[in-house]
Amino acid sequence: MPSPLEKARQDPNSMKARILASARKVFGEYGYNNTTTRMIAKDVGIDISTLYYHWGEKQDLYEAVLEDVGDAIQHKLNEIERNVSGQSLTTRLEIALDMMCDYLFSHPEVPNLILYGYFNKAPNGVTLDIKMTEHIANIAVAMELAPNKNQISVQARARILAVWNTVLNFISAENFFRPMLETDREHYIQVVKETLKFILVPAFTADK
Amino acid sequence: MPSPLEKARQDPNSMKARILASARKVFGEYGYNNTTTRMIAKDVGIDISTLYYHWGEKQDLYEAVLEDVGDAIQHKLNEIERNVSGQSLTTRLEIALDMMCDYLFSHPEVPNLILYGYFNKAPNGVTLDIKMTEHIANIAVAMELAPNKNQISVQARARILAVWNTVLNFISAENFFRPMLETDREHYIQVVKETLKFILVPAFTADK
DNA sequence: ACGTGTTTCCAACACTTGATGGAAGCATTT
DNA sequence: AAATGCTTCCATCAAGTGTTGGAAACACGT
Repeated sequence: MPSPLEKARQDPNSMKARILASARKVFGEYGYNNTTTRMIAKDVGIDISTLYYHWGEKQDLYEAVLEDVGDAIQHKLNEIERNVSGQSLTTRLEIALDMMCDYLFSHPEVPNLILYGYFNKAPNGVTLDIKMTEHIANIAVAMELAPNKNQISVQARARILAVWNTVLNFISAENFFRPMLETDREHYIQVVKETLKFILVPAFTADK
Repeated sequence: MPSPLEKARQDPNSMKARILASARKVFGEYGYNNTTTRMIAKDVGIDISTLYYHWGEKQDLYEAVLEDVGDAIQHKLNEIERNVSGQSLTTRLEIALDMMCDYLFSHPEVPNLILYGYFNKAPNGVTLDIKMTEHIANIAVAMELAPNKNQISVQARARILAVWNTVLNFISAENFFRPMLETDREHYIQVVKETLKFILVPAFTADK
């Protein structure tokens, strides 16, 4: 029995899938509490009842979006892992950073949704919670910072969290940070990558 | 002619001041959109009309809170600057970090409000925007990373932003991060400081 | 052409929210 | 005691929200 989310992915033109795509976009821009079901319906170009017919409660739709985003990240992490295998630690880190930044900068709703998940007292973030722990572990193993998923030191986890969050913040708060750095978008991306590499490399190569 | 905010500070027991304090607390916990004027009034223990009588629109009250918090940060930065003057760069950084962490961990509404300011599409964050640029410049000068406020390289600003944000995130998202690190509060603070120092020191001592 | 099951929309409901008008309470001066 | 000005509260409004019932439109096998 396929979940609603799986069903929506089977046909990207289905109403279910179109609603999910709009929901991801709008939730990603305004957050859960500042998004109304009417806004999403309008973005799809349908009546609000049609939305409820397909997805039920607002919260259910939101959770589907979070799951969708979580899967997308996992997918990207896997892709990165394939690309960096065999390289030296420093090279791995740099490639990983580059790829992740490019992905997130072109899908800004992803970091937005994750950060909204942290801070808002919004509906239970259980789903996201589990995923995050999972992602952190995956990053650690992919970067060979730990022998396996169950043996990651608190310090290593904290450093991954720190870097991961710095990435998310730079992207989500671009509209806020960019004026402060007085750069255009292209240069901003450059500076962000540079800054991250600067922080990242010592953080993970120092005591190895 | 004193501003409403100044007026409220003159007597901390005045109704204006009590409302401001509650507003800071509640806005800091739930963010602008998730806070109702009724919640604040209830926290003070007064009727909602009394709140409107003293502060007018919700947005005005919010802006007063942001200004209040901005001033508090500036005050803390000044205190830190006095404490670190004369020390070596590394010592300055470590002391600054320690003091700022202690302050923010015991006033979690401060990082919350700042981060809400970044991410929410809420009312114009102009006030906060100006303050932030100012704070970054002050940090740079206090840490002697730049000769004066008007000559801070983009790279230096980006690094300060990165570290500053990492601090805010670790504190605001404590409820989210701490389970992932499986530590108690005391140990969490320790790990955060340690991680920050680890990131901070190379970030500001490497190319000086 | 007809029936059946699915999909879409219109209209409405109950509730919350920001905001206000006006009456009552309180303090101070005359 | 009366008058005045400030403060507080009750009752209410208008707009917006999540959600639903039911009627129309549609697709499609018979």
